[in-house]
Amino acid sequence: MSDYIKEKNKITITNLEHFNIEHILECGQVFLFEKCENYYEVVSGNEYARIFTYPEKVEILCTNEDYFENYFDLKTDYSKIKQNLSTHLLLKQAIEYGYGMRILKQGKLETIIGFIISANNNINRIKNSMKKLREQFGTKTVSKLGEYYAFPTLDQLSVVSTEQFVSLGTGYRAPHLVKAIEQLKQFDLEQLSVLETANLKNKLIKLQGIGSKVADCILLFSYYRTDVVPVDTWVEKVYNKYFSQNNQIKNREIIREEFFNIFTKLSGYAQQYLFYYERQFGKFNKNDKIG
DNA sequence: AACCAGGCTCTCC
DNA sequence: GGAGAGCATGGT
Repeated sequence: MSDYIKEKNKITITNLEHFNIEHILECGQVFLFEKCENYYEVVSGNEYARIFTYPEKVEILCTNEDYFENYFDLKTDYSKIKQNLSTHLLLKQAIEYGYGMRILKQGKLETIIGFIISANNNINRIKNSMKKLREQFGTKTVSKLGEYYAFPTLDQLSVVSTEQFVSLGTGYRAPHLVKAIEQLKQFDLEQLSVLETANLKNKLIKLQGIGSKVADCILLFSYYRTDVVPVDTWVEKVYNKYFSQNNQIKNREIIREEFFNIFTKLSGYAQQYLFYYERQFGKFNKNDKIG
């Protein structure tokens, strides 16, 4: 377990080795956050947190300390995960770069909506759309930390029209969102977590706008299936650059299987370190193959 | 000005 | 059931 102290509306993390809020939030797994002058702001469901980083500690001031203990997955010990993955040279580098990254346990609904919007999109635009969605349709909430807009509930989302989704900048995904929200009324997202991963993925894929890759993101980032490997353009680049022997593989299902064969139960973590690393340094060293 | 972004749906074979 | 075009939008 990580070293942390939980108090009313506050979590203090004393070991910064496995908790770096910039790497956690900026690594591409979450869209409902914002960098402010001296802290990061996070919304999940109707909960809210501000994360302050000091030289010797991190303080999470929040509406609900139990919620964010789970959200940041503080009970999981990352030293063994990092140690295990670091036997691979490329992973060792990626982990050194993204130190303190953690896979989050995000709210199901916000993760589904966020990753439907993510299709063929970029992270800044996704974040903007999600922020507008929150501010226009979420409940304005007053807390001791200040005012914030919660992420809309399913009921609140179900009144959003296609045109309104377009105005949030979601483009051609707008009708998919409206349809998926309608379909979600027949889903019990919490109850689905009892399903085995393959069955759960089959359920998610039935929703409009969710294909294999988006389903994998939902599995990894909100259902905590940390063996799942979402393969997007960046992970595809990583595979063809460092793992493929000679031929370039375009079939993402094959790439997914190959990564799983290498990293097995830790594939989700490995994928996330590599994604973050490649987005940062991908422009360099096209011929820098490893293993 | 083409090309890209955490891809998906729909059509056609 | 597998490949390919088309898809909104803003940044580079």
